[in-house]
Amino acid sequence: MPLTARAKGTRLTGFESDAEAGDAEWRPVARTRTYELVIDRIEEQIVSGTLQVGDRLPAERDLAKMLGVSRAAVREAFRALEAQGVLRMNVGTGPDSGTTVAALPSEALTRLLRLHVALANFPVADVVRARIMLERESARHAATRARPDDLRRLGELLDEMDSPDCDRARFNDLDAEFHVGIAEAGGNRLVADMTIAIRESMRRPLLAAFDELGDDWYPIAEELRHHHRAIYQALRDGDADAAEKLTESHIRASYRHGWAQELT
Amino acid sequence: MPLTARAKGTRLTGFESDAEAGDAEWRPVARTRTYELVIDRIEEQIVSGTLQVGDRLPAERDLAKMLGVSRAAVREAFRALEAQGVLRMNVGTGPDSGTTVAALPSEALTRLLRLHVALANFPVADVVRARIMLERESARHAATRARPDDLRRLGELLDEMDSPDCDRARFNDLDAEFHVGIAEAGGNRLVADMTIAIRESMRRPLLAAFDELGDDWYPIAEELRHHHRAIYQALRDGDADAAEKLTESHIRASYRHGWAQELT
DNA sequence: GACCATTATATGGTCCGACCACAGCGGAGA
DNA sequence: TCTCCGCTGTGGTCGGACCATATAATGGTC
Repeated sequence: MPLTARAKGTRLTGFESDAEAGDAEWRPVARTRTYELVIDRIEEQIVSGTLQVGDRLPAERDLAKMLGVSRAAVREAFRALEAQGVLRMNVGTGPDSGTTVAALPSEALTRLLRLHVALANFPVADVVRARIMLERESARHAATRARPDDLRRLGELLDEMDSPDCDRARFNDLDAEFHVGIAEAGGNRLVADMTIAIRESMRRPLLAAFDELGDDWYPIAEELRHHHRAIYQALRDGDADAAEKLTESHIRASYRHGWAQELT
Repeated sequence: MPLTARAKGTRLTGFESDAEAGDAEWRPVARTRTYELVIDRIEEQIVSGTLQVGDRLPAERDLAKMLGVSRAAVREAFRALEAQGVLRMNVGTGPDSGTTVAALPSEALTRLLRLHVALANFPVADVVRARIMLERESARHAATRARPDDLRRLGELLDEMDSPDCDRARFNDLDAEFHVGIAEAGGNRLVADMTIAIRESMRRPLLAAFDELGDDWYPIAEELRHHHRAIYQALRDGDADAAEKLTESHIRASYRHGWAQELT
């Protein structure tokens, strides 16, 4: 059954509600865009289980023909779903080729969150508070659940941050990795993903703040390094309370320079 | 300056990481697609502040000509951004027409997070822990920041839950509204959005669990109602510690029936 | 001059058909 | 047997055309 969105001059309005009298909502609205119908069909297949994670969708040309729409409409639908991390698109003819249902939307989540923070839709204070909340939780669990491998990796990061040829950008990256590492060691995938997303979203603003510090940066970096060491030690000791507390004060300190006036 | 993505045979690989020896990751990856470059250009404009929320982007045809790409490439970039809630597209010639930078990203964020939670198959225990973490934070802030309007609304929800003609589905909806209301009263938009997304993602599973309870549901609902009243009172009293504590125990209780074995 | 229907214009929405680049497969040749 | 090269199928890109819509400009009518 082709996706005949409209026949010559007519339009699907999606307006069937038996509107009662009075000041009825006279907005049929919901302009139906073909590519959205395509999205609906695909989502149907996914929620019904016909399409499982990893499965291949028909080729664009085939699907277009099957649904009775143009290839462009199918492509735009794919794009929208890909942007949400639902689909993965690859060229070629191998087993990995074609368009498949994706398994890990984590990346999409971080991309989206980063963009929104960049749009300044969230006050920095809110973001910082969210970070504190997330990472306190992660630190608490990491203190009891971190495996030797996790700790070793964290230690390496700290060593690299001590290196003299670690500039601000590198420091920023390593700091992000350190915090993400703790989140992942905490063992809660969902919390870790949110942590990553938020830390990543602050990557650029944080670096900009570092750059603005000028020579004041060096003592501050030294302070942050000490914080990291203390947190690291708490994790090794399995001291959840200390890890939690140190993490909070460390994050607050990170933002004190640059956003002092915006934080309570 | 046209968006020359590639020159005859060469390819941007985005592969710069100095991979150490051993089992190095030998995947150059990151094929550069034109529409992604278009996205980059748009994001540049946004983060640099040239494009503010509500601003209009050039018309598709114009932007395509300006960037030296086809209109289809521009459209696919727009689609991806629209799917993320960054852009809004309208036809016509009025002040609202054209493609503009969207103002309300919350919806897109919750959509994506919900999808993320639904598709990623997180362990219930992880989701519950995340919920507790988020709502403790919200409850704590709501206790001190909730306005009379917020409290009144919460009270109305509780009254409706007491109504005899409040079945399980309605109860589930009202419960979700109650928790979302607290999150919004907390005043942190980002935390509230995450709370909404997670609570929404558990809507169906929770309802299914309620239905499975049979007649055991009635005493449990009574218990949950009491919890709500207690939390509500703590908020009115401005008792942050109590609100936090009660919220945690309430959420744990909600999941105890149905997922008892999966929670520690 | 005020009002209303008509036309103009600009926008996104859709479609078609073609070609390109890439990845794998298989057959032809060494 | 092994290697290489072309075939095939996939997404990626392009240009152009037309449609549907929403506002603005125009003009006619009273």
